[in-house]
Amino acid sequence: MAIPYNHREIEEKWRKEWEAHPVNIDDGKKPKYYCLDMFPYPSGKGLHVGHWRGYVISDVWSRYKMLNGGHYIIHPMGWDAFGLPAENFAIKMGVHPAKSTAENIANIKSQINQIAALYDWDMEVNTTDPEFYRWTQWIFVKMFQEGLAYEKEMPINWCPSCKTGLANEEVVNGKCERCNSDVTKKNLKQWMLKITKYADRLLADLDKLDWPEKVKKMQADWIGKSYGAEVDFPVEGKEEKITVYTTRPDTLYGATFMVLAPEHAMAAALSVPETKDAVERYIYEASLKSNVDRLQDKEKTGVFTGSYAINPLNGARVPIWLSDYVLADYGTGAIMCVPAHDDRDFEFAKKFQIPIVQVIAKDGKEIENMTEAYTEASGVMINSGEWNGMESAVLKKEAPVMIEKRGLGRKTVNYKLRDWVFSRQRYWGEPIPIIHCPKCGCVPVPEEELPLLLPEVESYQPTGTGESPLAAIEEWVNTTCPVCGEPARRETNTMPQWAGSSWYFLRYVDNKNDKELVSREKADKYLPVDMYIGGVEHAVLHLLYSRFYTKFLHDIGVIDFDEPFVKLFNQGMITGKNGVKMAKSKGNVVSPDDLVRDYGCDSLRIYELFVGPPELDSEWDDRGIDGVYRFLTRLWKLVLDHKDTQTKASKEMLKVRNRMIHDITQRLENFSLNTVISGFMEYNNKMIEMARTEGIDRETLKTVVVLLAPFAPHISEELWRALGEETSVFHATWPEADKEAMADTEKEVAVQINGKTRAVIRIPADSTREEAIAAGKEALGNRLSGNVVKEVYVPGRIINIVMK
RNA sequence: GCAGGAGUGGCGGAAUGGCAGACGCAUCAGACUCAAAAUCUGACGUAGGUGACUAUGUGUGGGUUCAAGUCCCAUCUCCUGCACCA
Repeated sequence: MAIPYNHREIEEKWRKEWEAHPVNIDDGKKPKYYCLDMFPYPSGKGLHVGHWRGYVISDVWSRYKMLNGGHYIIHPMGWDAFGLPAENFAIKMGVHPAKSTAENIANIKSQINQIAALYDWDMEVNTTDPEFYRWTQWIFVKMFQEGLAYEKEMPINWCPSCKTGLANEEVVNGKCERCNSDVTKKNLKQWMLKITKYADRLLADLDKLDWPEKVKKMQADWIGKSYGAEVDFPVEGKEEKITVYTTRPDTLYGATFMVLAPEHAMAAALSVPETKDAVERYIYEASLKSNVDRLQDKEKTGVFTGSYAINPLNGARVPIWLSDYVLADYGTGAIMCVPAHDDRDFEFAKKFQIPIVQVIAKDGKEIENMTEAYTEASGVMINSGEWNGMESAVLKKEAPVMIEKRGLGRKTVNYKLRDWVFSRQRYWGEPIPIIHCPKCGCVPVPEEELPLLLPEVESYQPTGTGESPLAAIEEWVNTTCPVCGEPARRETNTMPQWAGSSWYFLRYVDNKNDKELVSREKADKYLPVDMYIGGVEHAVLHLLYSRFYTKFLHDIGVIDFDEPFVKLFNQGMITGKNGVKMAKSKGNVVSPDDLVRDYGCDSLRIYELFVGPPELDSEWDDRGIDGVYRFLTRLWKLVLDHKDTQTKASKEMLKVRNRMIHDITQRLENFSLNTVISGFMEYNNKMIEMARTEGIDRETLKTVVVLLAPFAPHISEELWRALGEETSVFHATWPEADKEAMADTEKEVAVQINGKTRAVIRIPADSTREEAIAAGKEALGNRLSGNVVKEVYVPGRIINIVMK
């Protein structure tokens, strides 16, 4: 009788052994494989079972790559430690964020170590470490020098609760991504990053990424490329022209009015004495509205300016209106309105009784009593002068060129992507390394003076005025200009949390380099990331920013690749009962600590995968872990009871062994990790059954132990040694399935009449169609009455006799 | 509104167009035990039958096919993303 499975003892034993003799070693000859987790924010709350799942998935994949292919695995971990929670904690408790962050890191690190992943802590990085953010600042300086970082005063998204400006990507449905407060607009002088310069490459290069289609599509939609034309409309009685952007230049003849955003530079100037008050009031009221108000307005509002523009194509006089359904920062902030062929224009025209002119025939004719806009670009042009009779779909493409030729406008491409608002009016972030000199303008802090350290402050409280708490430290703010030496002032805003996470993955492989961000030699050897694993919530934030940073660093020669993450996997969330997100406030947080103590790390690792498909959300239910524990116990007993067996593998056993190799490997390659586990259970049951009847051989036992090693490293290592091996199971080679040994000599075939199974027979695997059908008919016996219309034989699976 | 994904036992979930419900949880019965736990064996969609079995069954309604959870059309529900981008 074998000794019982004592998970605590063996897990502790092997953990010590692996620490003393690491199994993942770079000998300079092995191929590298870089498997990365999205690094965590070191929150005070610690890890729950949902965090675990992502880390287990990446570790299983890493260990699999180590065994299958003999890779040296780069599997680092670090801390995304700037950000609001630590700062808010500082405000409340008066503890410096660096201190609380350090404590949280220590705590989470010990929790992460319970996973027994391959993390190489020598590579650890921390975004708040001056030796790290020195390079975050260095990248900013380079961007400034390349003209990609610029200062601009404009109305930006402002979170009144966080008291800071936000990037577009951080505003979700008009609310702050972090605290869910309604976002307002505030006019502020901001540092901006010209991510739009990369819009085209960010879009086009999505094609070369092995990423979930969903994420690629989200990024493509976010970049939002559209093709169209700008058309210049002269304004009656004025010198200036108003330029509109349209994707439907084919409908130019149908433009019966024009609408400008209330923030348009010419908006106020277009009023006439009779409309002056109303126009000014509308502009003022629009400025007070939050994004949410704007989005929630069900009915369109607007005001007529009193001025008219001239349709450059047909000379028609079109009234100019102001309305907040036109966005100031997309296109030109002004649109031509074709109510017959655009839903929004139609609604507006109906409300304000503006004429509607149809220019595309629907089903060959003009619509009487139009009740909704006809928005398809298909049909023949009507009421369109020289364009009459053309196909609108064709004209849509040709019109921009025609307009450009006639000097009325130009062909253009537009993007929804906006430049990245990069200033934050908060304390706990990287200081932006810029000095404002009255004479020389904006001057970057010289490279040799980086890092520009974040100074101590007395109050972390955000000021709410649009300045960060740093502005209050006179002795820090006042400095001298590095160019002319005259008195100058430091930039007091800090960077957003995304700054460090946009490039941290490069630093891991050379984290102690004090000369460069990363040496070219190490970058060439270890980068880019082969597999990136994390939640889908960063689809357009972190993942877009990282691609932008990588392309920039590529362009200035730091690295020679321009996409950071070759392959991406998004794991689903683990939720509490009924799909409710795990949160302290909901009281449904499941901590891994107790489960590890009671069932062991190996059991929890396996159960994390067994709860459901890794890419989908799964509800956590503690009870299921018993099944996993039983499985490991049964396997434990099987191996130890037969470790000294002299049995030779039967043909049947060879079949089982090779099929197990094949199934487990294939499911693993498909990332179907939940069915890998059910596969292990299935084969385990089969092996136990066979061990009882005919005995089991050592080679089969060794095979299952190697296959299980990436999932349950401790028990696998223990059983591996029990089977007489001297070196670690992680130095073994992943077995390969022998296709011939897998083959059946006999097949079980269902015999059906009209698609309903009436018998099951066993026939030789090499039976011909005729032999099989004959055997099937025999099995059916006297059920087989009536006219046989058709006989279907699917080799090795089905015989179907169709009768009338 | 637009786009994408999903709907299968009491539950989590399996099924290259080929015997639906693998694997696990829970439940029930049996063995072992003085007893319980653990372990082992078995049953476990629904309806009917003592029974081998029969019928029925993958959100709903149609269709294609010898054969549909899987493909096509329509429809309902839920989830995710985007949302006045002209």
